[in-house]
Amino acid sequence: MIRIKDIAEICGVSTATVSYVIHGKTGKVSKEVREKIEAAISESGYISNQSALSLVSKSSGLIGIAVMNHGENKNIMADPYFGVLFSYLEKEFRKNDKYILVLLDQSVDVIIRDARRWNLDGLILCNQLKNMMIEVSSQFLKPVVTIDASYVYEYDKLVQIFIDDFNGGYIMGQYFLSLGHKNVAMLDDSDLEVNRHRWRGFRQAYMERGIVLNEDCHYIIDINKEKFQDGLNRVFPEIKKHSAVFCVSDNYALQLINHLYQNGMRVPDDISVAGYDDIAYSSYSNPELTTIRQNVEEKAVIAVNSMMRMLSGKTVKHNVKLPVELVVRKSCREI
Amino acid sequence: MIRIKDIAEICGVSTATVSYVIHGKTGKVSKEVREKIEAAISESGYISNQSALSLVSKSSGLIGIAVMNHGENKNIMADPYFGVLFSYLEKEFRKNDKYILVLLDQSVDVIIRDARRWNLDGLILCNQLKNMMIEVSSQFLKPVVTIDASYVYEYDKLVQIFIDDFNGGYIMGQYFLSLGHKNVAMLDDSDLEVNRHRWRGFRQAYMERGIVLNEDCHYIIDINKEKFQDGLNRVFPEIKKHSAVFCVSDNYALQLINHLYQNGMRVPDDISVAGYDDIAYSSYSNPELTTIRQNVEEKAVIAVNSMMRMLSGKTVKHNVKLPVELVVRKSCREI
DNA sequence: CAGATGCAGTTATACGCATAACCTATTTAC
DNA sequence: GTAAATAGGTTATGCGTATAACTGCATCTG
Repeated sequence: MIRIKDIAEICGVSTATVSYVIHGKTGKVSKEVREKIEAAISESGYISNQSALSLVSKSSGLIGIAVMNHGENKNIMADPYFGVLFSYLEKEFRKNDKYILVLLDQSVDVIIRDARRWNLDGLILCNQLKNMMIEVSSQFLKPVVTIDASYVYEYDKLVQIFIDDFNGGYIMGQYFLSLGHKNVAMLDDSDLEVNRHRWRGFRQAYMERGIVLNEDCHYIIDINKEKFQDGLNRVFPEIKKHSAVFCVSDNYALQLINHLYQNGMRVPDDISVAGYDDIAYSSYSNPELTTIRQNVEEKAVIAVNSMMRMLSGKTVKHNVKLPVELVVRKSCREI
Repeated sequence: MIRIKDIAEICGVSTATVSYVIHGKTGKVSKEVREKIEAAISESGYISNQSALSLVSKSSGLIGIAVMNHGENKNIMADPYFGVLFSYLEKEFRKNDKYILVLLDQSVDVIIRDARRWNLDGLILCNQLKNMMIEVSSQFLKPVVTIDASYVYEYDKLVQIFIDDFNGGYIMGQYFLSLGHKNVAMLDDSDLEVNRHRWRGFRQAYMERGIVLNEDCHYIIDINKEKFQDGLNRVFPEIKKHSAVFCVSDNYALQLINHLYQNGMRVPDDISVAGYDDIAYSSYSNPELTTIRQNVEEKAVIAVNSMMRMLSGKTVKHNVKLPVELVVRKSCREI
């Protein structure tokens, strides 16, 4: 390991001078000395020790990304959405010279402990419930960005980024209506707020046409209590009676389609199915899946920029709602 | 932030005494003082500062996980395999009190710089080419574990974990033969060594039955040079002439199936297709995909254990070949 | 020409922690 | 009864870095 001290010795100056050069403190170092030091730095391949830097500067350069798993039997990281989100976050943070510390499926206490231990500069919360979000941000006291949460909670170091889920549900409802579907259902899972918005938007579209969708056609499989497949078996006899089913994720839509095929029903011939997320696979599933698309890269860019602005004390927009888009493919038909 | 100094003041002892208690140095502290300090620690929620610890102990507690993207147009993290691998690695490392630093798609130079900067204790290399593996381990000089690489390269701080890809190809070949397929093809992508093994094993199975598969039926889409979809369009007129196609990943198999459907061919009625990986989606795709399964959790457990053994100076097995299993579903038929 | 200012550095200190070296009082060994 | 060992601490030092405070000298100001 090469230290500032080594560079200083090579150049015959003090360590302070080297440090000033590294941090571009102008007016402290003469041109000749500066150039000599710069040459020594690049020649030796010196790179600063982040631990020392972090000790002295009170900033670790590390951002924690906490992802919560809801439901024991589900590994959320198997969902391509998170892998893609991760990769964009890493890419954008790297541009800002920040690194990512991964915190998967941990309690508030553990997240806070890890945050202190590593002196995290900020925290990104994905897929967290409302109370976790509030507890974490009120204990952490540094910038927090939540992704896919849209709770009413105002805090100056909190940015909530979410997609327009109400509208996602709403345009899917309108699309179903445009195909003539009146007897529709929604397949939902846990009680995440984002899911509720999709359901409300979906219902709203029908409401505007004078059709009231009550909770009878809102099938909820609580994946905290049962495996998705078991839940699907349970609700299947009822859900298959509808002419179109809006699923809260592509993943569930694809599983539902498979289940329908196994029971001799065809999609979209016998029943129409739509998803939500537009994961890569949906564009080449059979049938190709009609779904709601969001721009994951944009989401990550905004998350990172919001974080960086908060870190440098700038003002931020505390609630960012991102647009959503209907992607019509082949899993729904007109009746 | 609570420091050792604070605990020391609360208990009226020196910081050294507190440090000894924390590290369980027996025989240095009396029972009463120890208990007093332990109480103060748990009551105050003290947690050690990792930067300071890392400075003084020369061990950061951080393991780098580097994943390489091959092919500009492909985001490898969209493959559920990596998300799942990540989650298991994080889980196992956490048991050993190690944390993960994510390094996506970086060059050898950047990986080495980051490794020095963060004083990484070890490095996990996923999806890396042979020269990267060699360069990184020869420059890093600390423990390295490669996943999915099986190159002949001996180094005492290198563990290579890979699945028995030759056998994976071989049992798929035997399965195709058992269904009566003689006119078969393999759909492959880049020139990763793991893929070559699959092809060799596949060919070997046919060889043993006196059938020589030459490179004509080995379709390679070099995703470093073209998009997969473009490549698929290019090879499609030829590949569809075979009665069964073995694809190097589930992802490609599913895309091929979609392409076949779009061209009016049915799977497995008109052509049989098999994949490799057994990603979650393959169990509910239409048709459900016949594939080769590997145990990702086992792989992660072995990777982490190997790393931990190397870190504590114990001996390790430098090459670990994991078994592979044929999963018969519905995308292949007898002819 | 005295004092102020600017330049180009150095010295000293602090960040939080681990640990070697040291100290003192008591116990043990023979 | 004296030397040696042990128990139970404390003090001092260093890890790599940033930066405030200082120093010595040259130049400018009026």
